[in-house]
Amino acid sequence: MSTIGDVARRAGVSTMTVSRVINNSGYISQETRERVEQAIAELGYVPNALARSLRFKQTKTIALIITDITNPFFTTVARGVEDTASEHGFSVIFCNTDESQDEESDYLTLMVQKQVDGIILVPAHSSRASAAFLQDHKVPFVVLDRRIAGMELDTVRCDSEIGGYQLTRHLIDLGHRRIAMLSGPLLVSTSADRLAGYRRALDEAGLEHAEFFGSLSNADGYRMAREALTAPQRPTAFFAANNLVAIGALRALLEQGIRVPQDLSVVSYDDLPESMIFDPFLTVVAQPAYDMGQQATRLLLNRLSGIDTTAPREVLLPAPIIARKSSAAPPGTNP
Amino acid sequence: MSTIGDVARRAGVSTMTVSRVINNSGYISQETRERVEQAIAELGYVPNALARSLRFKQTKTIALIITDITNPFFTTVARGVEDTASEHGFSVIFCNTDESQDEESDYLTLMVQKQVDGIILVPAHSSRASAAFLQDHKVPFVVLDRRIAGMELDTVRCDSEIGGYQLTRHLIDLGHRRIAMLSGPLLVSTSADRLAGYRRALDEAGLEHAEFFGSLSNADGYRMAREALTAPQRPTAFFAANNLVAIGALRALLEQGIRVPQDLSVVSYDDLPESMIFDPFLTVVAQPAYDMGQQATRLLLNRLSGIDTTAPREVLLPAPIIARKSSAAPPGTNP
DNA sequence: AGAACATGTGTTAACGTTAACACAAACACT
DNA sequence: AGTGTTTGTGTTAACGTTAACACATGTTCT
Repeated sequence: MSTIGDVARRAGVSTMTVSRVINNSGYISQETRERVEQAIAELGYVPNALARSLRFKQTKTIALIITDITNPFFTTVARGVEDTASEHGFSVIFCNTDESQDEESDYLTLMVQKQVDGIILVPAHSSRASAAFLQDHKVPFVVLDRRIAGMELDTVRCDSEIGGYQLTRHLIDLGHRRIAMLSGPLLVSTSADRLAGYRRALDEAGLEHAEFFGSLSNADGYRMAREALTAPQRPTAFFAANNLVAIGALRALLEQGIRVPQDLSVVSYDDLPESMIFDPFLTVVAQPAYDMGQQATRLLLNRLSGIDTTAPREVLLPAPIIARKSSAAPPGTNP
Repeated sequence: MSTIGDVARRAGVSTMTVSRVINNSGYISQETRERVEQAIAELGYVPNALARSLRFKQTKTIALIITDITNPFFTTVARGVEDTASEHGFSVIFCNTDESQDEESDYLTLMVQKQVDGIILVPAHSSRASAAFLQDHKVPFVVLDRRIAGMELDTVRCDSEIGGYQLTRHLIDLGHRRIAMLSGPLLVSTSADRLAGYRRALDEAGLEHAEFFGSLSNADGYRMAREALTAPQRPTAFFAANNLVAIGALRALLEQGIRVPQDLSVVSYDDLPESMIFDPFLTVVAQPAYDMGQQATRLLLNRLSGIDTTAPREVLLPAPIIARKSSAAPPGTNP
C-alpha cells in the first residue's frame, strides 16, 4: 500500500535514492542504505510491479491458452509451463477456451491488453486468425501441441500422423481387420493428423475405413463407441482420438458387457499421469506432456530475452507407443 | 503497440476524446466518434491495461495459490475458479507451491507486487504467517480447502473431521477392526482433521489406532502401505488421506498380490473426475471440487466489489461418501 | 594547483491512461 | 438581452516507478 515516496519521506531522502537501494544500482553510502532499508521494513513496502512494468514495457508474465485444464494431458503441460516460467521469474495466466474460437480470440485480445510478454497457445482450430492477430500486435508466441497450416511459426508438438499410423499398425499387427476410428473434429490438427495416420496404415494394409466423428470429450467418446457397435460387422478394435474419448468408449463397452481386450481392443492417445494410475491399462501413444510445456516455455523465453533470434522453428518431440493390456489379438485368433 | 496518443494524432483530436470514445463516457459528436473509431481500427489499437490498472488501482486479476495443479482435485478447483473469474472479467494467475511454505511466501510477495486484486489460497501449512502478511498488505483473500487455526478468515472448505469420522465408521460398520490410517502431514489441516475423525471413530468403537505418516503423494502412499503391511497383525483396511496416497497404496497392494477388497479394503478422500474414470472403483469422500473453486471465487469477488462487507465467514460444503467396490467386509466374515 | 575521476544525492520527465477542471459554442428559457 | 443548461472538446495532473542528467563533494593523479 505504501509507495516509494512514503519510504523516501520516512528515510529523509529522495525517491530516486530509495529506487537505487531497491535495485542495487548506482552509488549509495552505507549509512543512507541502512536508513532506507529500515524505512522499507517499517512500512512493509513492496514495489509496485505495475508501475515498473509500465516503465520497462515488460510484465514478466506469460499467458497459457489451452482448451481445458481439466484434461490431464493439458494439466501436465500446464505444470511444465508454470515450473519453467517461475524458474525464470515469470508468472503464468491461465485461459481455458473449451475449443471455442470465440473464447480464444477474446482471451487473446485480453492478454494483449494486459501486455503479457508472450503467449503459449493451443489453438482451438487451425485457423490463421489467432496467429495473425498476435503477429500484428508483435506479441511473441509459441504454438503448442497443434499445427497452424501454411504459416512458419514457433511450434512444439509431436507428430500425430506418425503416431496415428503406428497405433493403427500396432492393431493390424495384432491381427485386427476391422478398426474403428473415434475421431475428434477435423478442424483440430491433431485429430486430422491422427486420422490421416490411421488412413495411411489401413490403406497400406488394404483394409476398410470406419470413421466416427465428434468432439474430444468423454460424452462423444461414449456416443461414437455406441454408434460403432451397431455396425453389421462389429469392429474388433477402437482407435480413440484422445484419452477422454477412450474413457467414454470404455464406459460404453462396459455397459454392454463387451470385454477389453478379449472381445475388443482399445488404443488411444495421451497417457494418464503415473501418479494417478495404479494399474496401467490402456495402450497409448504417450506424448511427453510435461516436456512439451517445458520446451515451449523455454523457446518462448529465449525469444523474449533475445537469446534466440533464428527463424521460427518447429520442435517435434518423440511420442512412444506404450503397449498395455487394452490391446490384444482379436477374438477367434490363435495366439 | 500503438497508444491512445497515436490514435488521437491520427484522428486529429486530443487523447481525452479518444479515451471518451473507448469508455463511452461524456459527450462526443457522432462525427468525431466515427473518426476516432476509424483511427482505432486502422491502427489496431488496444488499450494498455497496465496503465489503466495503475490509475484505477485495480488489475482485474486474482491469484490462485495451490499446492499442485497436477492433483485432479485441485485441477477441478482451478477450473471452477477460472470459469467464475472469467465470467466476471477477471484473469487468474496460477501458482504451485508444492506444499512448501517458502514457495508460498515467495508467491504471496510476488502477487502483492503484481497488485492482484485478491487471492485464493490453499495454505501449505496452517501457520498464520501467510494470512497475516496478506492482512498487512490489505489484499483480500479467501482460504480454500484448509483451515488456519485461530484466525477469523473467509474460508471455503469441507469438514474433514466429520468426513474422516464417517469414512472410518463406514469401515467399522463393514466389520473391520484393524484399520490403518495413511496420513498426510499434521501441519496440513485437512490431514490433521481426517486423522482426528479417524481417531474419534476408532475410540468410540474401542479399536486401536494404526497411524502412518508421510507427504500427500503417490510415492509416500506406496511407502506407508508397505510399512502398514509389515505389522504382525495386518490391517484389513486402509484409510488413505487423499487420492494420490490411495493410488500409491493400491500400487503396493497390487505388487504384493493383495486383492482389493477381498483381502483388504481401501477408502480415500477426493474422487477422480467422472470424465476420467470409466469404472469407478474407490470408495471415497467426494469433495465438490468445482463448487469449492466457484464459491471461493464468488466470495472473493463479492468482497472486492464491496457487495459483501459482513464479517469473515467460513463456508462449509457437504462432502458425501460414495461407497464403491474398494470397500467390503473383511476376509473371513460371513456377509 | 588544476584536471580528471569516483562517490553520493537530487530533479525532471517519461511510461499510457483518465478524472477533474476549464472553456467555448449552441440552445432554451425568462 | 441576459441567464442558465446542454453539448463537445482540450489541458493539466496524477497513478508509482526509474533513466538521464545535474550537481555537489572528495580523492587521485600529474
